[in-house]
This record gives sequence, structure tokens and C-alpha cells, in this order.
Amino acid sequence: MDHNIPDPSVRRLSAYLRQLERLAGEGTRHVSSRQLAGYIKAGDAQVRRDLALFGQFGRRGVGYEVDDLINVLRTILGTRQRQWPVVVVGAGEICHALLTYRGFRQRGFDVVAAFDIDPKKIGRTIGGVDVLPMEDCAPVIQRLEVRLAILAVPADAADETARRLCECGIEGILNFATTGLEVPEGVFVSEADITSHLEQLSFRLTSHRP
Amino acid sequence: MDHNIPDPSVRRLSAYLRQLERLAGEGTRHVSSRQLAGYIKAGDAQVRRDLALFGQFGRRGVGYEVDDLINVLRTILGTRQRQWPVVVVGAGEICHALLTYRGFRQRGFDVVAAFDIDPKKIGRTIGGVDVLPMEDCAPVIQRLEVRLAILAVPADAADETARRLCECGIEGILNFATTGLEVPEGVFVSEADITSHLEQLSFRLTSHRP
DNA sequence: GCGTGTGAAGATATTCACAGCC
DNA sequence: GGCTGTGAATATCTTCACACGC
Repeated sequence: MDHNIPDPSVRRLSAYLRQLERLAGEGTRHVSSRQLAGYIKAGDAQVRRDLALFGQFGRRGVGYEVDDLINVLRTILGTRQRQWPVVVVGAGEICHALLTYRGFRQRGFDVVAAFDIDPKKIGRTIGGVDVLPMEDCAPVIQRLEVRLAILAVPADAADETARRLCECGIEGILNFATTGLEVPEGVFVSEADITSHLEQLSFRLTSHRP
Repeated sequence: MDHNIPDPSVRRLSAYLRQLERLAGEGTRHVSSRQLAGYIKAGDAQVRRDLALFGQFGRRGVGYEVDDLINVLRTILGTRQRQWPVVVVGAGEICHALLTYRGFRQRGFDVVAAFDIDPKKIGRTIGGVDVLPMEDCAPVIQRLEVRLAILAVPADAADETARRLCECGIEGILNFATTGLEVPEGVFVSEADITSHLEQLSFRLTSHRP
């Protein structure tokens, strides 16, 4: 399987999967690229191209079988064969929201531990997940073979914490901090700063209308 | 000011602003496109191009004045002249995290109210913000001239709630639900589904290494 | 008829490379 | 020497349009 997949395509693959899961829940068995495109802001050719990057999954004249395509997309995204253990660092409000959200598991992610440096937070259990002292992060990550971390610490601690996570072998970081992170080669970062999202919107509402 | 600004550029403008705010806090007065690019995964020419979309803000041989550029970027992003009132819909855990996060205000956003349909949640005050019944959303949005909403309801309620918000005059939605939304022409949606972010990462860690 | 898969064309975004100014 | 701003070149992404199979 090739490696030069554009970022926008990967984002859309996620979006297709979300729609397909919904369709499957409604009992729909077949779907066309045009339908799928309708849910996303995209054209039907775009949908077919995105899928064609990985193989041929449809039938001409018919479309795609919903359940099949779900499995294909999960395989592509890496959430079919394995359940990904994930750690959350920083036991604040975002962490709380993440640990009580029950939707991750069925999508292939499993929050196995949270870490903090605040003794008042350490020892608590939130949503069935223990909040552990930051010192434990290396052994836990290694023992459970955790490769993904969610970073939810204050901005001024983000970079240092990220460095530490990378040392423990973390390869992917979902970053809720407002700071951009400096990470070693081979570590992927996905930015989830909420303020930036709001700024995208405020930009679009500011004198840039079509 | 033109309107055909690429989405990736707008995302980077946010990122530059975050870095500049940090630099300003550290007392740094000048910055070059190369430095700025170093924080982001981008080249120096990219930084200059992004800024050149809106004007000329640097001095040759010198670089950019940090405070000036902060003001420029805030103006571009629309967060300099005005404080944006924002409503949160769905008073769950994410809402709780949003209402207790104190960083929005200094970045130009002000959460003015939260809404829910659950009587047990209505009437509470979280982080100084009242949780109001969903029926009040239209009058509040109109009275406070709210144009931005954060959608934090369960997936199955997302589309219907979004429709309702658009009817109230909301023009930008930050969507935490896993569903893609169908919104009228002229309404902007920014997707913040956390599972999708995790899927981006798990994809990159799955057999697609360089 | 319908809908996929895909070369070829087109549109967009990024990088190069250098003139011009500090 | 350093660094911006920007045409020109390149790379990347998206759309068109049609052959092929259902």
C-alpha cells in the first residue's frame, strides 16, 4: 500500500466512514459516489478518486456495498485490525470530556490511562480510567504499547510534555494546546486547537463573502 | 479585501498568530518568515505568500515586527475589531470544558450562553455562563447578535439542531458531532470531530510510512 | 439506463529563485 | 550580509469526460 496519500483525502475518508456508519445504522445497503459526495462538500469524482487510491471497491452501474466499504475504510484508516490504546496527558476539563465520551471504543480507540502532575488529580478515576502521576507514563506506554497520545495540558507545558511523550515512544499526538509542537521526525501531530477552528469561521464571516 | 483565500492559508494564519502571541509574551520584537515557518511545518516562502495575500507587512532585510503582525493577523481573522459572541448548544462534557476554558476571551471569542433540552441541566451556571432551555436560543441569538455557534450535541441530534441554529441566523458552526452537517448556502462549518483526528493519526501509523 | 474507474485537462497550492531594499 | 515580495516553475489536488461493466 502506497504512502503518498494527500492529507485532504484522509480527512475525507474519515468523513465517508462517518456517513457510512450512519447509513448502515439506518439499514441502507448500497450507496453511490454521488450520494456519498452529497454529504461532504465534494464532487462524486472526488469520492471515487479517494477510494481509487487504495483499490477498486465498487461495482459499475451499482455503486458500493455499505458494509463492505465500511470495512475497507476501517482497514485503510487502521482501525479494523486493532484497537488503538490511547493515553491522555493533562487531567483537566478536556480530559474529563474525553474519558466520559463512550464513542471512541466502537471507532477503534481505547483510552487506557490519563496522566497529570497535580497530586490533587492523581488517583482519581474518571469514566473508568485512572489518573496516574506523570512519572508513570513511560512504563505504562511501554507496557501497553501505546503509540497515540492526546495532549491536553496548558500551552506553556505543551512542548515539554510532547518532547517527553516522544521519548517514551509515542508516534502520534492529538494536540489540544494552542501551541504548535516541535516533534522529532516520524512523529505525527494533529492540531485540534479550538480557538483556531473559531478563527477559521470568524475569518469566513469577515468581509470575505462571495 | 479579496475572498478567494485558500483554506490551508487561513489555517496557517491562525498558527502564525499563536506563535506570534507566544513570541510577544517572551518579549521578542522581530521575526523572520524563516523563523515563523520553523514552528509550522512549512517553508519560508509559504509564510510570505500567505501574508502577501493581504498586503505587505514586512521590511526587507529586517523581517516582521511581532506586535504589528499580531494586529494584522487579528484584523485579517476578524478578531481585532470585535469580540465575537458565541453560543454552545448541548450542555454535556464538551460544553463544560468550553465554558471553563478561560482562553477564548483574549482571543476574541466570548461564550455568552449555553443551551440544552435536558431539564436537569437547564438553570445551571457553568464558568459564569447560564445553561438555558433550547427554546430561548432564537431570542438570545437575535438579541445578542450571535453569529457563531458551537455544536456539542449527540450525533443523532446534530443535523436537526444545526438546521434550527441556521434558522436563528447562525452563520458559522463549529461541529463537535461525528456527523457531517447539511447547512444552507452561506453557512460555514468547521469540523472538530475528535475521532476523525485520531483516525488521521492511526492512518499515518498504518503501513504508510515513508 | 446507471455508476464506477481513470486518463487527460484544469485549477490550486507550494516552492524556486532572484530583484530590490535594509 | 540579511530578508521581503513576487513572477515563473513546479507539484499537488480536483474536475471533466468517457470507456467499460452492470
